[in-house]
Parts: sequence; structure tokens; C-alpha cells
Amino acid sequence: MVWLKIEEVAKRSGLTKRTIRYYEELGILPPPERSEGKIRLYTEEHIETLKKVIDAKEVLGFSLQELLQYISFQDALAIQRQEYKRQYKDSTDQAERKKRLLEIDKNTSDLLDLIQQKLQKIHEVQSELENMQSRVRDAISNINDEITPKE
Amino acid sequence: MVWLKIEEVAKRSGLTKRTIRYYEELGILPPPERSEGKIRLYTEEHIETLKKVIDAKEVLGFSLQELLQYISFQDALAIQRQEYKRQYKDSTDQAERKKRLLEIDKNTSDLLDLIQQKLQKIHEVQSELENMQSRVRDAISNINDEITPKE
DNA sequence: TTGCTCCTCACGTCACGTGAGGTGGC
DNA sequence: TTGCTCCTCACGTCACGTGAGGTGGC
Repeated sequence: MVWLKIEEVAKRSGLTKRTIRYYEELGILPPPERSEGKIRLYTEEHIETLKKVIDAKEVLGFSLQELLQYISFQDALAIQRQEYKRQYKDSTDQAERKKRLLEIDKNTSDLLDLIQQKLQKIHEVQSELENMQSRVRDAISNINDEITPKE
Repeated sequence: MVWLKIEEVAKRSGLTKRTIRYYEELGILPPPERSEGKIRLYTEEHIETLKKVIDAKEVLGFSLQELLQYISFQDALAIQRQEYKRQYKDSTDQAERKKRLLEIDKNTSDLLDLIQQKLQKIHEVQSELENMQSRVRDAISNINDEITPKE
């Protein structure tokens, strides 16, 4: 097992050491192992988790409290899949399972809608900036023509 | 001139009254007129400004200090365009003007790059969620098949 | 007058930033 | 030993939220 110290995790995640400890305190990042000297020892999995957390925060604009929800929802899905494998095909369990899957499906749809809205807004800002840019570039080439006229 | 009170501005912008006053305090929103009773009186232009500010903040992830920069940069562009109209075509002025336009062009390109990166990240999260969704839906239809098997 | 929104402090909160002061491994 | 990173408080800051307490127009 390859252990990573917090400095390395900070570099590879782009977060500060303080932020990484803070996420642990809030329960967003699972507590890592500790060495004899009480130094935090992380694994590659911690890095993966952090990257997903960062994306969810930046992309979806989640607060840290919402992130906790989001993570427990992802965990719920993983647990469902684990359970599925060892579950006897009892129809009562199946009905319960279906209910939970439908909930997960609902949550996922909501998130995808949210992302759609985000994408639309971003494209609006993008168009506006592109218009601005082409106007600026027109103005620049006008000046160039005046300084060194064509013909 | 149609005057809007802060409640109306809050509703139409989606911000809280406190936030609107705070943006004024920081210089992000121009101070509105005041009635005799010292009540803030806004115009449609204030609404437009706020909407752009919100987009820039959400989409580009700007801090309020960065927003101040962004706004002064937009203003700089507007001033350039005003000046252009009444400017005699003195080549010294033109050189200066070109320099400023090139700066604006640079800033705009940087912003567009930033937006590109944002879009990429969002699409990654979107794909992941879509994969998750289709797996969940497969699981649901499997259950349906087991409860009411085909044939 | 009553009820509503408006105002200005001003303290609270969230998500960290930034030292202070001390310990541990090459 | 020196220099480095690590640790835990703990106060500071940014972007507001949330009353407190008072004023103004239908």
C-alpha cells in the first residue's frame, strides 16, 4: 500500500492542507490512517474522492452540507449494488429495492436538470463574450487599416 | 422613469435585499437614487447589471473582488467605444487605443479559455451521472421483469 | 391607526486563510 | 543538530444571513 502525506494530497488535488483537514472534520473526506507520529496517511482512493468532491462543488455549486447529502447518495447507490449481489430474490425485498432505486433515479434526474440549466447559462455568457471579442477585433483591424492603409 | 423599490429588485434578480445592499456597499452595483424618505430607487438598468453580475459570479466562479475587476473591464470597453466616436484620427491616439484594445482582447480570450475548462468539467460530471442513471434504470427494469416475468 | 416595507447597525455563520507554538522523521 | 513537514488550536476574513430597533408611505 502506498501512503501519501497531506502535502502530496494537497498538490495532487489542488486544495490546501487546511481545506483537506476541514473536509475530514465535516465528514466529507473519510479519516485517513495515522502513522505512529500521528501523521495522516492517505491513499489513492482519497485523491479520487477529493476530485469528485471538487467537481461536484464547482460544477453543481453545492455547499459543503449539500455535498454531504450528495456523497451519502452516491454511497447509497454503491451499497445497493453490493446488496444486489448477495440478495435472495425475495419479492418483498425486491419491492423495497425498487423503491430505493426509483428515489436514486429521481435524484439523478434532478441533478442532470440542474446541470442543463448551468450549461445554458454558461453558453449565454460564452456567446456574449464571443460577440464582444469579435467587435474588439474588428476595431483593431480598423486601426491597422488606418495606420497602414490597404492599396 | 419607472422606479423600483428594493423588494421588487430582489424578486426579479433572485438575490436577497441584504445582498443587493452589500453589492452597493462594495461598489459592484451603482448607488441608486433615493426618495425623500431615503428609500432606494432602482431602474431597469440596475436589474440588467445584477443579472450579469450573477452570471459572472456563478458561471465564472468569481469572487466579489474579481467581479469588481470584471466590471471595470466591461466599463473600459464601453468607454473605448464612446471615445472612438468622437476621437480625431490622430495616429498617436490610435496607437494608444490599439494597445488598450489588445489588452481587452487578451482578457476576453482568457475568460473564454476559463469557460472552456468549466464546460469540459461539467460535461464530465454529466456523463458520469448519465452512466449512473442508465445503470439504475437497468436495475429497475430487471426487478420489473422478475416481478412480472416476460413470457 | 394598523400593517407593510424601508432603513441602518451589528452580531452570527460558512468555508476556509493564516499564523502561533510545538512535535517528529531524514 | 538543522531544516523540513507535520500537528492542533484559534483568531481573521469573505459573503452574506438574520434579527434589533426605528422610520415612512398607502
